[in-house]
Amino acid sequence: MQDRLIETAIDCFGRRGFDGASTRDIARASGTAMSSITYHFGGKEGLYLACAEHIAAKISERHAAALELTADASAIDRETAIERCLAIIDGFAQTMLHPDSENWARFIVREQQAPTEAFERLYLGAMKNLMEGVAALLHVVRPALPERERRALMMLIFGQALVLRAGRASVCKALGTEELGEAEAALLRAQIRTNTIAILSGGTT
Amino acid sequence: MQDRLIETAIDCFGRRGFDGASTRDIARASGTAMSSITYHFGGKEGLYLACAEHIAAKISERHAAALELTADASAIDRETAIERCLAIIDGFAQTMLHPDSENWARFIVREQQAPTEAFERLYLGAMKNLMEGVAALLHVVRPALPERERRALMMLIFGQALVLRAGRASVCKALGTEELGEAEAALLRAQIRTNTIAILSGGTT
DNA sequence: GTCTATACTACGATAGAC
DNA sequence: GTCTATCGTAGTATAGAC
Repeated sequence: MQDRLIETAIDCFGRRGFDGASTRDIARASGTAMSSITYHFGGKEGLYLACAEHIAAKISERHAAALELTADASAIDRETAIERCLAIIDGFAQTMLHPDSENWARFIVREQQAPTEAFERLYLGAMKNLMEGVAALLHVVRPALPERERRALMMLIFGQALVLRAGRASVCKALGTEELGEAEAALLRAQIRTNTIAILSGGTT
Repeated sequence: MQDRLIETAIDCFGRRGFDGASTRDIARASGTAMSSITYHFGGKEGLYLACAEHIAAKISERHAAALELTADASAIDRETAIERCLAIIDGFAQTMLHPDSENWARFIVREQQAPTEAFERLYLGAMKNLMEGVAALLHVVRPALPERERRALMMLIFGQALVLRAGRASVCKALGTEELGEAEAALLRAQIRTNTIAILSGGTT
């Protein structure tokens, strides 16, 4: 029942936010009583944190393959490093485009707006490793760029994929579509790849 | 008192979201009675929509100069069009970085996650003109690129600036800082400019 | 136009039966 | 481990005084 509650809660919290979602709704949708939440998680906040950890685990799982691409960064050449960066960014973009990711992606975007303890768990459990891995890859791609500039560069590249979720409504307006389907997804992913190549292939200095 | 309520409400809604903010709090912080909200706006939702329109007006004002840059797009050369795009993106990035923009930026990001009537008003009142203007500029920069690809390209460029607000917590983690101060802002804006030049200077075909 | 008082609903937490 | 019942609090809305 704990798992069932967490699954339902991620959906509710993702849709309506922490305050918008009610424990009664979550319990009802899970087919149990509200007091189960108190019993299993100690309360609404405990359930929320459990959701954050569950999401972190899911992301880690999904990005396990990507994470392997960041191993031995110092032992590969520039071409390979660029190719791996492109693969990781594309994976991230796919996640941002995937309907299944909608609820927990919204969960994370909300947390970024007003970080709580939950963000810390998301960061440590899922994001930190990936970000540090990409930073190491970029060190190979742009060895002469100062560390801070390189990290800024990294976040801006991620921003291209993030906008697909965080700015979804605007992206749809721009493309003149109601939602991002297969065709739009392919187009956006290809464009991200093109842009990222342009950004990374630039100054080798 | 209407203005006072709207100012306070934008702050509250930005911080805690629609459900998280309470009309009692908003009224108290505005130094008036809760029933004033009903009187002036018909209820919580009416106040929320009034906030959206107020924000749209503020943005329009702030981006008025940028909008002028998009005029006569068909009559300028490629170099000029690129320069204007860079100026507009930089202005947008500054907005995303500016502390004053924090609350209404959060307001908008929230709306994008789960668009309501308020997003429609924000889009029509503030975003549409700017986006269409930039699209026209990009038509000069990349005349051979298909329309849909060009619009995708535009949103991805905006994504670089959006991440500064929507992914703020992660950007801070990546840069190893608690908040984005003057130094970080300058660094990020410069990097966005560099990246955008790389993206736009690419295929002239 | 603004405030007070109040009605009604829904929330989260908790105690106790099973 | 799960449910029912209930408490106190806080939410929006509304009627009516000033």
